[in-house]
Amino acid sequence: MKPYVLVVEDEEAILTLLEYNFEKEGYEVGLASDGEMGLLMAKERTPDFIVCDWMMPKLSGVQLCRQLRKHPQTRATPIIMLTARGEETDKVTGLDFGADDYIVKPFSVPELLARVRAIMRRAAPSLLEDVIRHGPLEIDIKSVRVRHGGEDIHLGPTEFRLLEHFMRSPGRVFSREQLLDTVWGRDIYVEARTVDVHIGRLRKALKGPSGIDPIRTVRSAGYAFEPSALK
Amino acid sequence: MKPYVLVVEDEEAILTLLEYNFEKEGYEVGLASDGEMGLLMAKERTPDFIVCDWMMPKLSGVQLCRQLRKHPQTRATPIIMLTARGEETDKVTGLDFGADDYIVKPFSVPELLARVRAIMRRAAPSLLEDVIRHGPLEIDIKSVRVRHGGEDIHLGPTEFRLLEHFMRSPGRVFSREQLLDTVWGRDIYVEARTVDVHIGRLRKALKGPSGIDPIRTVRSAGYAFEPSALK
DNA sequence: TAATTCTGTTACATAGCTGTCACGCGAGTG
DNA sequence: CACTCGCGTGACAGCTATGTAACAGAATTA
Repeated sequence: MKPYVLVVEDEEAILTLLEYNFEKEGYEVGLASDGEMGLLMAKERTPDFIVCDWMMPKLSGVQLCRQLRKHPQTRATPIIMLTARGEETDKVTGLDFGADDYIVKPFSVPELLARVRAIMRRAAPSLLEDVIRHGPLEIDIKSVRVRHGGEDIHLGPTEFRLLEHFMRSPGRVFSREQLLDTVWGRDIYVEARTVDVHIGRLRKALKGPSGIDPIRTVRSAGYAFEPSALK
Repeated sequence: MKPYVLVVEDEEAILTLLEYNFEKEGYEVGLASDGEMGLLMAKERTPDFIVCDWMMPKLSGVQLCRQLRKHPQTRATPIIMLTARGEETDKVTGLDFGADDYIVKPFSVPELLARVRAIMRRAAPSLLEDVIRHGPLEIDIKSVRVRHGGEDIHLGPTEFRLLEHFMRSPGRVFSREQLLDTVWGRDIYVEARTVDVHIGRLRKALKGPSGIDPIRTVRSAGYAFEPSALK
């Protein structure tokens, strides 16, 4: 799963800037243009990280922080506050309203990214990982490798992406159409049954070392990855 | 059953955008390109939710709202209105024509989805749940699985949908015809007694681990799911 | 360019589901 | 108590969805 960062900011220019840069860094980005919206979105889907402006309409950064800290879901979510120069009161610099860090506008994007990474590393190191593991099965996205125990498993590109997608959402059932959309691409047209063939190939490759099949067929619905089958 | 959302909008680009995103979120989507068609489709199959444009040919958003509110079937259906910037008159912002919320174009898709979910949670919370539980019995929609205690119960597709439908409305009695409509589908024609057979199969599957039968037969009326029988 | 690997399709065999029916039973009814 | 009607169930024939092997191109790699 990509880390999900929520940006709450009323200046559209900054919103766009941050959206672009975070996406480029591999984050999934949610945007909110005021504090109220930000709170709603944060409750909706708990972000791994929040960047929010100090002064905002409807609900200020401080108020937003307070609200977020009230809810158990978002109590521990890291927050970086953006403040304009001159707003650096003791309140801000002391971070005594619940934020984890602050940065003064205008800020340099690399600096912001660096701070985000620093805090993320502390708060949720697993999200920065390129390796997903379920039991003895592990897939390394960056170096394009799959292993079972110590043994390397060779997969074709498509099977690799398929497995990656499954391992990111263990247990969940995906229809052939969904798999085609996400693994093959939205505008590729291939026969739905082709998915079956690749599932078969993936199974065969995984069965080699483990002897076990972690992929569950759900008749008339699709396929799912079952980590429990691996143990 | 997936929630059914009806999108009424004359701009094709937005229609496509929303269709894609709602489907990805697991909604079933109906599309209408003008108000008249929207009204027709809403009467045809009552949506769980309506997103409609403010300015549309034939029947504007407001008129559509009014019409929908006249019919008992759609009186309570939540509606979100899409408006262009600058159209935010008091009428819109006050929502005094029967809509539940509005959002200004151009809007962010996650924001729209967040609002939809927020309203759905209020109006039909059970439709958003992925996991429904009654006592030791638990059905997971996204993972397509049923468990009793920790034990997996295998069901065929039809029995699964049947159980899902029952568990969403515990205690309520459904006639065979109602079950055929919702579980099998409107335009499928099957013998009514077929329902009995599937009820039987479902019972058999559930009885395996629990030894108990949560389905109550209501003579000459239909069947109902009784959570109390499980404890 | 040749060799190798990977992909998408198709065809075919099957396992798993479905919808019906028929038969028998038990609950209301008169 | 006999009768009728509705329901539970086992059997089954017909389908449908899935697993797989085979194959011809396409894409990569050497």
